[in-house]
Amino acid sequence: MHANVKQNVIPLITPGLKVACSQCNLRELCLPFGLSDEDMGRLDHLIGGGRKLKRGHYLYRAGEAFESIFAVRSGFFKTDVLTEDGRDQVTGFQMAGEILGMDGISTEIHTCNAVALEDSEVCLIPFTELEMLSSEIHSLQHHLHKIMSREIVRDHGVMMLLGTMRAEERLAAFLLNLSQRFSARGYSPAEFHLRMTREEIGSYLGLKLETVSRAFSRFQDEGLISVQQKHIRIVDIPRLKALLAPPDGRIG
Amino acid sequence: MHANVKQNVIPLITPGLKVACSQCNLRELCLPFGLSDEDMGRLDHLIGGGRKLKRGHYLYRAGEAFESIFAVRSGFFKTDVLTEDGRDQVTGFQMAGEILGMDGISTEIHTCNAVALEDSEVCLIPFTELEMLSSEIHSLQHHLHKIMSREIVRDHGVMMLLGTMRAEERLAAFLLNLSQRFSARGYSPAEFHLRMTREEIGSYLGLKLETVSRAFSRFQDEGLISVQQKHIRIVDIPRLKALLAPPDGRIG
DNA sequence: GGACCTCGTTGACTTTTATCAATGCAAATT
DNA sequence: AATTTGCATTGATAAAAGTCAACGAGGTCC
Repeated sequence: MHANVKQNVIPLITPGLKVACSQCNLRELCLPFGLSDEDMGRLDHLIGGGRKLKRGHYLYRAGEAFESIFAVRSGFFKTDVLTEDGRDQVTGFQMAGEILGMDGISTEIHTCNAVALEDSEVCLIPFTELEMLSSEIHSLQHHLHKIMSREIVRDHGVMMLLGTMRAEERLAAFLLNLSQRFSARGYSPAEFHLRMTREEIGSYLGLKLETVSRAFSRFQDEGLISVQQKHIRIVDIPRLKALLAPPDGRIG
Repeated sequence: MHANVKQNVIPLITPGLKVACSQCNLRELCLPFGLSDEDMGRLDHLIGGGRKLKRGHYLYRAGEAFESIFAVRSGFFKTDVLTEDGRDQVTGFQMAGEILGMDGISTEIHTCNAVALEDSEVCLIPFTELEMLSSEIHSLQHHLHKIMSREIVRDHGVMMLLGTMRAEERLAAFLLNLSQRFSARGYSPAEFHLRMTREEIGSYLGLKLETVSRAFSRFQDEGLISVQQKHIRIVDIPRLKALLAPPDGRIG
């Protein structure tokens, strides 16, 4: 699908792949948010070009040395954590403008895997250089902190989902979240293509793939959505949202 | 409904509680980790003193303006997220040396509540000043990033727990985590006092309080631990750890 | 010292989700 | 066009956790 890179931009450093932040249509969502033109130029200068990944390829793996964070330019990723004892938890799905790799800052070693779920491109942001620049550009430093904090808040939301919701509520929340994020990127909030399998959805939501499949079917039977394999159309957003309010909506 | 925490709103601000980082026995666990004496002095200078909280009092609440992060000097906290529709998820328990409040950086508004589960003390670290200082002291900046990243990694661990573990596995992981953290602070890894109720443990682990209670009882019956209300003694750490490896330990 | 009150434990029963197994569907390969 | 392969759906059944309810233990307040 699209978000094709404009061809008329003057690539400053890496011919072909690199696109300046100032020319990027994701800049409002991404790291350069709020920077002056001049500061954006300095950020451009440290970004180590781009990298293309075919579907199924790893952007990084747990255990690898951490050097950079990554901004998704196009495509779709999942991150997952795998333990020695064979547990596998998808911790997130990332789309254009979102930042990947911050798990590695803590120990300088990545703690999860990041896999492209479709052909994708990322910008490579060397972290040491980013820290150096952010100590000179206050708004960059602050925005980096906001992005990390946002990730913490997002994780709390997932904990809420996993800790308090039932299967159908989880799936409704998941669909609404995707819908909202697609919408923020200029795509239809009502109709989209899932890049992940039922098993990956299940792993993310703490459910088995059969449970995910059944919940999809029930939503369809009730006229909330229309499902055809990976193609989803949300028919009744309000009623889907209503699913999230538990039967007894009392407040303490 | 949920045990209402005491209604007292404004925590006492106690000036004069201040203890220099350089004199603090938590400095190896806390923000000043790795700083030179001189830099630690500069950090001391911005830390806005301490604050004492009685058990049940809020350190901050969701919706309040974010100004500072907090380092736990002594005592024990929980953080939880409460949604309009009445869901309540405990997102963490914090003890000495741990940092609270990073959820607020993202939007400048706190997104969760932090409550003292016993009489506690925190150091107040004004965030804007911390950013300013950290742009001058590279190791402080880097360590702040590490702390935030560590929080992200910790949250991934909780997601793994909630998404892939059964009730007894969750409780075993919880006890082992507490044990390890008490141990790191010089307390017994085998014997400790739970500061939180069964309901709070359940909320954190995505279980009902009865399930938590039953799992405790079963652990006791099997000679893994000894429970007496909030007093826990871990009798057989290896066997408790073994509970975490699932029956079928295959690797993909 | 007794009357609360909160918290914890336990039992009986229900609901939800997982598991196992068969079948279907659709894109990729030959 | 036929076959393979991976993914998705559906049904029957089992297991896990939740719900409802009663009771008990410990601490706190008069």
